Amino acid sequence: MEDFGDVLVWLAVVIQRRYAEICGEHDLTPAQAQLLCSIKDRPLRMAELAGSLGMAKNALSQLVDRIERRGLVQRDSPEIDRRVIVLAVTPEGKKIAEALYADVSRRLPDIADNLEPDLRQTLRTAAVQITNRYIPRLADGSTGMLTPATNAAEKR
Amino acid sequence: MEDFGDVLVWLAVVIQRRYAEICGEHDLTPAQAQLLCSIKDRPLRMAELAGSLGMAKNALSQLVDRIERRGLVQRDSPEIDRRVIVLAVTPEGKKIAEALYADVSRRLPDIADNLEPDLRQTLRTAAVQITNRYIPRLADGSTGMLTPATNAAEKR
DNA sequence: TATTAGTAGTTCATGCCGTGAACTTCCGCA
DNA sequence: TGCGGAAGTTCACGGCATGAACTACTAATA
Repeated sequence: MEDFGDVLVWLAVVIQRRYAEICGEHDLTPAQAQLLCSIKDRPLRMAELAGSLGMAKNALSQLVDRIERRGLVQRDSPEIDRRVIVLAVTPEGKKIAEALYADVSRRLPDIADNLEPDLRQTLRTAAVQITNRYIPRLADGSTGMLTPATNAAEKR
Repeated sequence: MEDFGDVLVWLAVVIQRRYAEICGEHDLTPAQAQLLCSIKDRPLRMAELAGSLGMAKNALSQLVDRIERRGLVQRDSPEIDRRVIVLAVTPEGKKIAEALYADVSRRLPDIADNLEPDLRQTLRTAAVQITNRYIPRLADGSTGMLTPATNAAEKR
């Protein structure tokens, strides 16, 4: 008779705890880890990144400050428009991002270890459908335009 | 071809965002909300609560400070052992906790709205199994003893 | 009984994270 | 030329978590 809403919250807690644990082993906080993984394969502008991570621009700016201070990330300003900042990983940052991502891939699904294989598979499907709906995904060859709809961080 | 680990993390993000949103409407942060709901039906000692929420005692102490300052919660010390603090909701706190809980129950599952009914049901089952494994649940007539195993906050 | 060890909880300093408000710099346009 | 808006930043503030040191109390020991 567990309530669905309640159990979803606790599920999120379990996932976040394990994620934070793995991030910690790579000396990263969850927020830093998500930022790093978001740009590990392609640089992004601050505004894109903010939309993609669902955070305000100013919060992102400060998050980038902290990661840049550690040399994992690099701000760059294109000639064409000097207002924008394009954020890219440094070689060091890329190494860490990839190690972390691989670790998350390998070890985070452990939480579903004791589930029946098909239950596990269905969980995966459900998770994919939900995230596809709520998380704005950048296509690989993205132009940088985000679909503003379905973004959880809209203002009222 | 979404990676399972990755998609689980984003699922957690979706859930937490929605949860934070609902909590915000009741003027609570997620941490405050979880604390309040943990004791809305039965008082708990600080140490139990810390174990139940998976946080350190000192963090809990400060969290309680903030909620107590708002009059939602009350510290009490039993005669039998003056060291322990039993935490209970005030009438006001209980009212808020119940309104919040009902709201979470009703509106958080919205994130799974567009799933097929049986997929939705399976998600529920999977979530229940995972949380049962990783979240130490206090039985209703609990003696206060937590099973120390499977607690994510153990020390090495 | 007096000492000691351990338990329950708190306090403090520090750092990360997010918010709202005000700000700078720069582009585009009239 | 000058103005509106876009992209980022800065600041002050509060919530949250951690490690280390601390108080108050109980329980075990001698």
